[in-house]
Amino acid sequence: MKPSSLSGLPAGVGDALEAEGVAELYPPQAAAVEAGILEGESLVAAVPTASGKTLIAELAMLSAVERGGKALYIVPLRALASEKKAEFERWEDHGVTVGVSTGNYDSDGEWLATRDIIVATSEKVDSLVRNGAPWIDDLTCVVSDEVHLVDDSHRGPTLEVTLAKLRRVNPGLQTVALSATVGNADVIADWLDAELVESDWRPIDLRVGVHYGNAINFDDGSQREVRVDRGGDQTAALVADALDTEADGQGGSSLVFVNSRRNAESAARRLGEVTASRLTDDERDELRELASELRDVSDTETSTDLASAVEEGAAFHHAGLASEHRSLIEDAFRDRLVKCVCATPTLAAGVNTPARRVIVRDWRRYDGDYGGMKPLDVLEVHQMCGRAGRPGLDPYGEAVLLASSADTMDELFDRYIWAEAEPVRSKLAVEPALRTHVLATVASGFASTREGLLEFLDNTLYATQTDDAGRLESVTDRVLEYLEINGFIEREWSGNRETLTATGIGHTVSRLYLDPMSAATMIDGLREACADGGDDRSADYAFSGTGVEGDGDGIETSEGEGDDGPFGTYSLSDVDAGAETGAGAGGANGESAGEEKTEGAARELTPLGLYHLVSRTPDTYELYLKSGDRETYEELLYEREEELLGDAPSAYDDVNFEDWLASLKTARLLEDWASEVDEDRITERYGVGPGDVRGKVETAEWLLRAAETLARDVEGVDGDAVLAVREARKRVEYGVREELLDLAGVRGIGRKRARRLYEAGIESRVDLREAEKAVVLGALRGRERTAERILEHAGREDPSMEGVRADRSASAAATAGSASDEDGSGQANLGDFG
DNA sequence: CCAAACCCGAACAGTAACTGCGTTT
DNA sequence: ACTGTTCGGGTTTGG
Repeated sequence: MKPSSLSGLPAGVGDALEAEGVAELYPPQAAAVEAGILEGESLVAAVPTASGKTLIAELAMLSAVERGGKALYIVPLRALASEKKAEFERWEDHGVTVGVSTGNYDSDGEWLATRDIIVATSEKVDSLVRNGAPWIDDLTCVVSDEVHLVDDSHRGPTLEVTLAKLRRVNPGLQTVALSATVGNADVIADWLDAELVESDWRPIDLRVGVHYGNAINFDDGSQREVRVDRGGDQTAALVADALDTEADGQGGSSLVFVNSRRNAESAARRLGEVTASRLTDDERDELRELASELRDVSDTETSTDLASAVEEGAAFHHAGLASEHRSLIEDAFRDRLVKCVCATPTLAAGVNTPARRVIVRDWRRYDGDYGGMKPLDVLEVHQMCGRAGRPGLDPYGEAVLLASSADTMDELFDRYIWAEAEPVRSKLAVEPALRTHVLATVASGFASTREGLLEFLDNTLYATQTDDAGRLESVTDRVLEYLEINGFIEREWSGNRETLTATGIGHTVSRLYLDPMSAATMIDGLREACADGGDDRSADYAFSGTGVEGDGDGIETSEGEGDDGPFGTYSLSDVDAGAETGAGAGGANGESAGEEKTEGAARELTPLGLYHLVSRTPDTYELYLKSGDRETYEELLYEREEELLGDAPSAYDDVNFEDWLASLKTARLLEDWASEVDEDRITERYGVGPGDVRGKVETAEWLLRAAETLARDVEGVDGDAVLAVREARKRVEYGVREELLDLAGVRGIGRKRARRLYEAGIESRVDLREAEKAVVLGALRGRERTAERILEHAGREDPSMEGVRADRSASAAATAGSASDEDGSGQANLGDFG
């Protein structure tokens, strides 16, 4: 079937596809066309990765647009949203417009209603439905990418409910679901009233095998000798073998999947020995350049470790990396500059990074709930293997699992290679999932009675899969009760019908996309802070029945001395001291503006208290306590318990107390960030990567913004509290102390530059507009372009830096002894102005 | 002859990943 | 389960 022979597509699309090299549709694509996707038929396509799924979706969407409709493409990851958008934008030449919407990025100002194709994450779509985006009604085609993720216990229910809602709003909606090959694609097709196209066909051959001894044993019975030196390592031998085997004129790169971040890093370091010896001089130069870019991304150990691995031609990839790190690595790997990437599952399902050879080194991963090392799901291993083989570049792809014994080899064949992926099973019928979706369903008017709600839920995959309808009902009842008690919904009997309505707050919570439990936690905390009677706060904070309460009065004693131990030379009081002297030098009263703002409240609402509050909601992913942390944070808890909101659990209530401390740990990470503690210090102190810090900050930002809205809407929370929340939010957002908030709000000024400007006597936007340019330039390390941009953003009439000579004296004081920090990368340390 | 450097094995600790908001001050 | 790190004891090495 030739693309140009297809009817129903916008003019020129068929020819354009052929010009791209699509001479003939792949069999699954042809099957999809036969199933009627060009005429608006719904379809489930369960086919391997990289077998042309996206084109199936494109054909459906483009024909829908040609008929005057509008299409939505739902992706599981934000990174995929931008990737898909870029891909679809090639149709703009044919008059098809594309937009994206994710949590952190909306299409450039252009209102989505005017776009023909919209790409969004499932959560974003859910949120758009809740907020009543007008164009939702106009949709005629929806594509759900990686639909097998409905199986995911956290995010699956959202996808499931969202698809059900979209189909409910628009009964004629064409639904195209793209899935990996799973055990029960037919069930998904049933649920979506769709045709099913199922196939194992792949455009490039994929050979899967197990390496054991000195050879890979492939699934087709063939073998390939790959010798491992005595005491040598299988992975290294396989990576070397791939590199030494020229196919298309080059050796092949490898993607190695391992089960922990640490393993990824150490494997990359080791494999660097293999790749380094096979680099050309040009590659070495380019890699050095890439390494220096990587180092500039963030001033952390992770960053330098990554850079040094990359210099050898190997890299690691995991969620602890900053997103800039990740995309640099992904791009360089695609360009074949980086020869080998050692990754955690981030890369298995994420953006498209194929390799000639995939090595699944670890097939078990630690799982606390499971109580040890749990074998990976078949589906997950298949997804990893599916990354092997780059269409158009590699003649074939190879996926290799590693075995150290003949028994293991047999097990791997049985467990993964011959095995079919697990069936997809809905995870909807659990309280956390239903809590949020029941509220949203009621709030956005999809149901107004208990029966209506159950009827709506009957359209979900769960309902078509379960034979225990009572379970969904009983969980729903529990959830309704919870929502009523917390004031998010009202239940009223009129005659024999019970009506459900969302309260004002209920609506707000639904629109803010909060888990109702998070909202309840935040509301309680804020109310408590504002409640009359700050005096009996000790009552709230007594560690009820633990025997600890007696210490309540003497806790202050630990202040000042407690900081030294766990963190070596550094302590929070050091930061305070540093920043205060800093503020003093700047000639400002660096103290207590925060206190003034909150003095009307019944009790002081401090950033730490608020960070702790949002950190213990179910919407924040927990930071785990490591050994020794328990003592550290117990001590911190005693020192600062007056700042914390809500009732601390008893120290004998092990689980809850640990959670409380873990949230405190997260809270202090945020406080450190908002106090200008260096990124590398934070990563070191909390044992996380730069990517984790960014993630925590982002979450806190979002939740505090939501808290601010709640604080305004809810009874019993006063205006001072709103201000305190806002300030705490802005401080994490910019990562600065209070006195820098004004400066850091200017585009182009981050936490480091703000501090330097401040130390140079430029303390506000107004100062920026009026200060001597020489001083500004000096504070910005003589970077003229940067200085001009900043002045422009600050609204200065004449931002030009032409002919201005930097006044170094201004910044000299602030940067004493760090002459080497002239690279403009903005890596000032707190220590620099101590 | 003694102390510092070095080496080895045992004991121990730690363990993947993802998305969510709203325009006002 | 597995790996990387730490720690302690014993050995080697250098002055």
